[in-house]
Amino acid sequence: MKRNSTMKKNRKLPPLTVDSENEDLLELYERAGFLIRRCHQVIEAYFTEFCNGHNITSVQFAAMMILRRRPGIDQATLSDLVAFDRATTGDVVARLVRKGLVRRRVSNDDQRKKLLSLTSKGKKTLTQIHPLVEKAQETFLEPLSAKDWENLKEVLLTLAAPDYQK
Amino acid sequence: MKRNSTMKKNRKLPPLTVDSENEDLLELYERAGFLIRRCHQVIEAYFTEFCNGHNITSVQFAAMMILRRRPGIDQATLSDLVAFDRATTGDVVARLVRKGLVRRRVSNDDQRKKLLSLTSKGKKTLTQIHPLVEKAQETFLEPLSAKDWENLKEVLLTLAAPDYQK
DNA sequence: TTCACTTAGTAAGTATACTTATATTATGAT
DNA sequence: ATCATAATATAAGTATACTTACTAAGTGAA
Repeated sequence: MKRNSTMKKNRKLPPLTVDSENEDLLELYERAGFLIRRCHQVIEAYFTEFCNGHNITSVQFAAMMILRRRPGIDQATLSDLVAFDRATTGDVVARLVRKGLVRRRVSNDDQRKKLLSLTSKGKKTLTQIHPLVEKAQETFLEPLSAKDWENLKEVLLTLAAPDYQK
Repeated sequence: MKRNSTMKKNRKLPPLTVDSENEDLLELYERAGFLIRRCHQVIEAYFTEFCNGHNITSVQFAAMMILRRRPGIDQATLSDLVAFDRATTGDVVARLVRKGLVRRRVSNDDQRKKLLSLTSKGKKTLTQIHPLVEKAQETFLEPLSAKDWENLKEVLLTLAAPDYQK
């Protein structure tokens, strides 16, 4: 089998082939959990590809997006707003602090709390990355029409936060 | 603030509240990556809750679903069919082997390959778990109509495997 | 047949993403 | 003021989910 050089190098995204020879596997491929995991894997690969060189993950991006709007919140509040458990949030924040993107200090009012905010480097990085993340999303959504994406967004938001009604 | 006992115990799923006080965070909450990650988190929580006591993860379930239909495949083929990278597949299979659910042996034809199949215990476990996984999915999809889910399935399959056309 | 190339699997490293347990700090009823 | 209770954050443990680097084993053209 002939193969060109682009076929072997740097396979970031494990492929998924669904065709007539695989139809008996639709019992897995059409499960909600499988589809969502796979979509997560695909969009993560685009995020990594487009933000390559910035050394930021999508999870770190999400935390920074919250901190930009809510400077000075503590870790527990960040956990709630970004929907990670507290242990994960602690780890993610520690990495952002280590990279100099987030500042963390103990609250005067409550010694248990650690208050968070973006550093100027963090703000700058977020500004730089934003359009790249936008491109990654556009690439991911490319197979869909604008209306398809509007519908999908609505449905996923319902599943993600069932209590929310616009 | 008054709170009853059910509010603190065993918070498996970090909550996500989207309301009028959070509208400035929709710039994150309406991103494809965030929505998909959150949905993944929600359906994982249901999977864990419904399969509680069986000591099987959704990833292990997926691998076993493939092995039921393709007994005797090697790990690389399993990787391709379930869309995990090979290192992850190796780890997942090792855990299934350790639990006695999967058998792994070196191929006679090709000494590099390790051929996989479900043990009888694996088959039995899969049969027991299947209806629980079904219930977890139904619970997750409960906010949607049957037609909504049909549409969603179609759209997610397009995003997950863009080359596939029914 | 030999040797470049490829493939299968593992190892080590990083980053989520959860669990339970623990230390520290704050609160609130008595 | 005291003491049970609760909240914040971390620690340790497990399971994905990827990366690069490596060993072992097969392939194929000169």
